[in-house]
Amino acid sequence: MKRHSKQRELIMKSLKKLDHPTAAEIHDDIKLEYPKISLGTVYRNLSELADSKIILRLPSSDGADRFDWNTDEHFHAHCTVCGKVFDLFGLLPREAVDSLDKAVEEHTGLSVSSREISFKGICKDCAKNKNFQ
Amino acid sequence: MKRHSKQRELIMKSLKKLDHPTAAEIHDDIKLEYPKISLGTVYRNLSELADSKIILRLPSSDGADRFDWNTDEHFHAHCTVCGKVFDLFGLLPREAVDSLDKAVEEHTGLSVSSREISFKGICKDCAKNKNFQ
DNA sequence: AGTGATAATAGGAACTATTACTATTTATAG
DNA sequence: CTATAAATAGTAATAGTTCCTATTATCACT
Repeated sequence: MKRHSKQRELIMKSLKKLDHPTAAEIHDDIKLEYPKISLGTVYRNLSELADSKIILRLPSSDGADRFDWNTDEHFHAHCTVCGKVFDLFGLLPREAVDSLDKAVEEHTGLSVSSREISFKGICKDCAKNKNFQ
Repeated sequence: MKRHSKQRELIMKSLKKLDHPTAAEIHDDIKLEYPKISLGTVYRNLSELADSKIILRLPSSDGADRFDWNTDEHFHAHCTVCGKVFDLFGLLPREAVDSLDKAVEEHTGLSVSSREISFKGICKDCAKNKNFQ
């Protein structure tokens, strides 16, 4: 990531527009105005941006990973039916997270570099539309 | 899961023996004494057992999912280098988890059915052996 | 502006974890 | 013992992601 590229610029723009999109969703969106962008380019840029902590990767156990342009400390809730992601700011104060990290390091000897704190359930819309079972 | 099977019995035995194994690790282990077991059978049984809450699925963002025979409420720390999983009992008391769920439901309208609270870092052994970078 | 070094891309092949399919085997109720 | 249908083995198929390579684009230095 030493050089600028039109593609990376479009990826950042799309990421901010789309609300926790997947790589494929970003790719589809960009193709509308720049049809020759490659899916591999989207994946590579998202991974590099996440590695550089410029964006956040939201790992998903079932479907595809999603991405978040907002790197302020916050957690997420995932709808298991439609995949939508909800932001949770200020749920766990910073001091609480720090003390959890410390407890983990004492119990396991593992030096914590990141946490994965997310909630799963069925969102209001999916519950209303009975999009499940 | 209405009928007993030799294969499911071996899967449970291997799961308890192996310390948070993946489906492939269980398959490899069982093949030693029962070579004709199919990997599909291992996956199907693990999924059914997890759906029935008899065992726990530990989703992994990078590699393969791991499984835990102990369904008591506890969280996990994952070494990002070797994949080893450490148990964390009593880190977050039940009441804390319940109140987090409640806060999430109030903020998002999503009805929480499960949480994913795990920590990532480099374990003592990998740090010592410099198995990284 | 021109040029050389090399970073980044497009497009497709390859890979990994997992699920689906189907003919065969096996468990178990009666 | 036998009929029914659950479970399996083996393989094909799928989804998400990474890898590979020839080509294109960026940018530091003229």
